[in-house]
Amino acid sequence: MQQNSIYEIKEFLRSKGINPSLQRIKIYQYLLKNRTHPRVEDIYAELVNEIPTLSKTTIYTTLNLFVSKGIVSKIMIEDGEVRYDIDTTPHGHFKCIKCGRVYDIDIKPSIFKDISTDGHQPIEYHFYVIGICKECLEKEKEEVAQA
Amino acid sequence: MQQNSIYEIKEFLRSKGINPSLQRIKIYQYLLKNRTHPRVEDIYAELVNEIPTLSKTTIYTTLNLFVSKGIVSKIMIEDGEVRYDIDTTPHGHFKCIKCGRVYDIDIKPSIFKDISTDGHQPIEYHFYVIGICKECLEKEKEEVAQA
DNA sequence: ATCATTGCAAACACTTTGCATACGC
DNA sequence: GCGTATGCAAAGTGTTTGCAATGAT
Repeated sequence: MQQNSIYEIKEFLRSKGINPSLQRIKIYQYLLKNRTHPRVEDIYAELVNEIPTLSKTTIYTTLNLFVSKGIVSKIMIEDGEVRYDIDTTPHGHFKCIKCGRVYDIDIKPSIFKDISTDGHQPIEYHFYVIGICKECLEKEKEEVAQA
Repeated sequence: MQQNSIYEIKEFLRSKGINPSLQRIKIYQYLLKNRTHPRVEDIYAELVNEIPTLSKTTIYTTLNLFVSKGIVSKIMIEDGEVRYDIDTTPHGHFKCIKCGRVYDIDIKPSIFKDISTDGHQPIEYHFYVIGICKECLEKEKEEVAQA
């Protein structure tokens, strides 16, 4: 899916067995455009402007539907903060403790092979890092320079 | 801390600046003995037998204290299920989707070095795998054999 | 007597459920 | 017109907070 026209989203959802209602299309479109691992809160805040009757219930049920169909993944990093990611390919996340943003990080698939799961059968690998992001590091440097 | 006598736990907590109350000692001791990444629920169910007046509030506040002192770590794998781990050294976890148990898995420190965090400054690395554990795989085999 | 810890009850935040309404084919 | 999706309100869950009672020194 390179372009993200409403038409393409409709077709895509249909191909996954999902009835493309307005709300579902808009939520999917939001995830395509905002690859920032948004929370339900974020999606609601933005879309309620376009669809004033939108309820969080619909966002919850829609995201659960997308996850169950395998087109979106649910990510949990910390504090019971649930985020959604339209990129379902194996990759890691970096969460900044200063600004709270979550970035994608590349993980070479070979790394997963190097990890012994001790006789257990792996299905999904999850990896994330907590730290301070590039932008926040820059800001800190500037502040020090100014002082 | 090889042996886990009450005396040693007391000394240990004191050394970390934690006043060793009965509840705190028992909770710490529980974590030492049950290296199964228990939830608040599990700790409560067990300890309420020994301390009938014990409340979950105390478990929550105690665990938060332990985490803030760096002697226990909080792990979140899925579903907003919060677990506590007395092993604060870097390692990964394996969660079985059949039985729900969480196992420790070794992670070679070199793996962390191989991961590019894309210019962000890493502080903590977290790694977990979802799958089916050894025991559940065995059980499945037996069931097939019997059929 | 003082200060910290405990534990009940209430508050909270997030998510799901029940159900009546509205929508689309 | 029928089956599905929506969205309100209520219920449910896990955790924290306010505060009075208790405990330790």
